[in-house]
Amino acid sequence: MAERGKQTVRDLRRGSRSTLLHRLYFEGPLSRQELGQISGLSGGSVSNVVGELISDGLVEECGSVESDGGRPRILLQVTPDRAHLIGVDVGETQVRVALFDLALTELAASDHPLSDHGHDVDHVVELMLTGIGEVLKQTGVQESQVLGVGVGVPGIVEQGEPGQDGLGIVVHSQTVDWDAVPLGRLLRAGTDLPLYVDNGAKTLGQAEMWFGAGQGARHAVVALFGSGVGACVIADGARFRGATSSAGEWGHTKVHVGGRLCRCGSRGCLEAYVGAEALVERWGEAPPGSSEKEGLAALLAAAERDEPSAVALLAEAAEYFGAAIADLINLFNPERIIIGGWAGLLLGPRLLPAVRDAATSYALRFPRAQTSIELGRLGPDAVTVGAATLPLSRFLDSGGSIR
Amino acid sequence: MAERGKQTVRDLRRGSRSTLLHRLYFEGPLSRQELGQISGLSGGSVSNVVGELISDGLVEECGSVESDGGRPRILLQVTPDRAHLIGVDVGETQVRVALFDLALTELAASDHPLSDHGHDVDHVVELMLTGIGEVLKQTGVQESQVLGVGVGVPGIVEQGEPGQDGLGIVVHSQTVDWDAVPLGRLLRAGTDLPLYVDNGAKTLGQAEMWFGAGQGARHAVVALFGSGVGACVIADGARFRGATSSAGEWGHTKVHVGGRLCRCGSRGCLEAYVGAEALVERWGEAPPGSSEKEGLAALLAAAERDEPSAVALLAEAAEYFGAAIADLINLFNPERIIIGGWAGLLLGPRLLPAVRDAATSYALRFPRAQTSIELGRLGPDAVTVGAATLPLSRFLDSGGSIR
DNA sequence: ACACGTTAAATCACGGTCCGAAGTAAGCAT
DNA sequence: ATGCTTACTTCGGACCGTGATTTAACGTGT
Repeated sequence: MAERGKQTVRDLRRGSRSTLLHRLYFEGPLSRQELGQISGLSGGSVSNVVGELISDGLVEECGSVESDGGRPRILLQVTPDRAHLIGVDVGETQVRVALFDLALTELAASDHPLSDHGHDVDHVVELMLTGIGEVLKQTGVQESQVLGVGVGVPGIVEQGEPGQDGLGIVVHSQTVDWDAVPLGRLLRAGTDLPLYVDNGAKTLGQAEMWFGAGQGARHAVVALFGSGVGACVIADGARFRGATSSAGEWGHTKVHVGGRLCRCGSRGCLEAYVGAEALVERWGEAPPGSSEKEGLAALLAAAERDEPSAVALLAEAAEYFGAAIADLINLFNPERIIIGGWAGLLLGPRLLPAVRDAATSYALRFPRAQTSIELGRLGPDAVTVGAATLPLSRFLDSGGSIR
Repeated sequence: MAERGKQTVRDLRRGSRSTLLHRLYFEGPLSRQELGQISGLSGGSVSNVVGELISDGLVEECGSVESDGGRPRILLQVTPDRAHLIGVDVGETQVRVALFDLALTELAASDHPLSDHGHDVDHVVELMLTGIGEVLKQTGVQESQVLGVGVGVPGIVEQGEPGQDGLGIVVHSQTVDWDAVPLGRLLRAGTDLPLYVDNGAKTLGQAEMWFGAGQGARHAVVALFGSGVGACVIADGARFRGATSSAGEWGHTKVHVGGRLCRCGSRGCLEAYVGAEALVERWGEAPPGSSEKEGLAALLAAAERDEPSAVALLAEAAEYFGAAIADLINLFNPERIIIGGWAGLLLGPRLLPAVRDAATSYALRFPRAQTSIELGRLGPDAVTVGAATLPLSRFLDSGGSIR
């Protein structure tokens, strides 16, 4: 029942441009020759399309590779500074805005710390807008040269109707107390740039897929383990969104019906067993006044010193985490599971073997055998990169349309 | 990163044929006019493509609708007897083979009971092949008029490499003790018909989506509640398969880490709390020697008589079932959850309100609000129809290629 | 220096697609 | 019979990708 819409003959060209752009972007400089091989397009079409891309300024020649007795191949690449991207990370403690070129090299950034419980919506929006202004000013990039602004926020993002320029974007977040915040409308009042908003965990997952441990996988789940727990599901190379793009809310999956009380108000959520906040609280021996990160680091240190309470707590967390990962394996059948997030990267080296074992014992044999469980390779800073990935993805998919 | 492959201009035509065929198939008789409206194709193209389909015998005119003062519209439909389909259900107690026309009207069927623990592979394959022979003989349909054989089996189905005619299909099933059974190869030895194999629960889900409670939904999960528990996930109109098509194995999701022992050997699986087998066993008051269905019916009757142990057991099952459905809602964000399977249909009317309440209290507010939870409308016999749906789906997607 | 073989890229005729406008068919009303 | 309305068909035009052919840009051997 997969209904493609109407397709005219021009869509073919859009498709060809898109494939070639994708290949050039991800598989580095390539010659027209190689491009033809891997894309399946005939040499003639490659020449033709590449010519178009070059005259649009989207692709440029960059050196050549010598051959033994033939015309050398001319290498092509996506012009890095043909356009720019802005990524915004609305985190727990700060708003971070960064400007990238097409190759996702960071050209400028602007950080604005957020005071405790300072997630007043208007304030956050203001910080985002001034941040955008700052990075543009710092680099001298024109607004017209920016493909769009990608934003990673905590909570669930409702995308609204497509085609109305992001105006319908609404954010729901129980943790920072945003209830049906019309972020699209609020941002639109301050900028004309195209807007793309998604959950921060999902943008981090996207980054991990494109540039981290997920490279090459078509089906994967990025499990994000921080203060809370989330997941980003990639199915067949694209993020799995569900009906209203809130798919992948893993943290409040039940691992123990009727069990521990979670901050979401329900009982037995995964997050209540393995989230950093829950772990530090349950341990109860973190230095008073320390931050969550410091607390978790202290817990880890205690476990390394073989203090029984810490060891037991982490062992239990690994058990639950592994069991919940087994659920992901059974339900999504991915080829790879990637554990990311700051807490995941901190505890990962110690917990990974136990997590793998637990997953093996709880998951069905066959899908488990198809899945590898690995640590992420990107730190939490990658949220901005991941956010910038949203407009970039649109750019590549559309075959390189500048706005 | 959605890479479409090479596309030539002829693929456009294939696409157009496919859309028109889909529309005609699912939205009943339509005129060329309406076809143009809903498909977005121009009138000219519709005429052109329909003409082609008619001369291929795939579509036929069927009456006309009068108008007030204009040329009447000629209605079109997919020719029902242009081709045929075979569906096979390898169930717990029998092998059922049925032959359908394109409209999925059952023209003949053949049932072969399976003795207890009679899932010897060679025997089952033999029954399938003789069944196929029987329905063909009964109806006088030629092999060349059969688009393919769809088979629903218990367990996980590995599809193998595409394009090698189903030869790579391998089935893994812990319940009937099939370990890496090369079903594709075994069947291929006895027939030349194109083969399509999938898990029986998934084919039932497919049937429910096309002709049952799932009609019109693009994102749904069909939860199948029988002796065990399974699920079929539909994302954007197509079955979600995962890397090796084993996605949706919901029954062994953990609802209570370290809890009850499940027949799969692990602990705390959903199936151990709500599967019919587990329920009857835990109740312990079923008439001795009764079948699982009789036992469950007795349990239900006892609860209707307000016997405390039965009432409590069913209430607990509803709680766990609802919690597990909440997980599905959080993870897949469907617009609809459909509860099917024989046990689901039996207990559904009594349990549904409690299940809905439990799902509401365990799921996140936002995605829960987007989801309705309903009972399936198709009995377990629909497995054969669902199986026949597999070659049919291929037929429609390919734009009507007869083999 | 110069012709030759080799490989990469550009060019072009061809078959094919969809679209949109103009033309034709088939009813109803007067 | 004449006009009017609506459904369908036909046909020119703008494109597209393919695959063969031509042109460009190298090494090499003489």
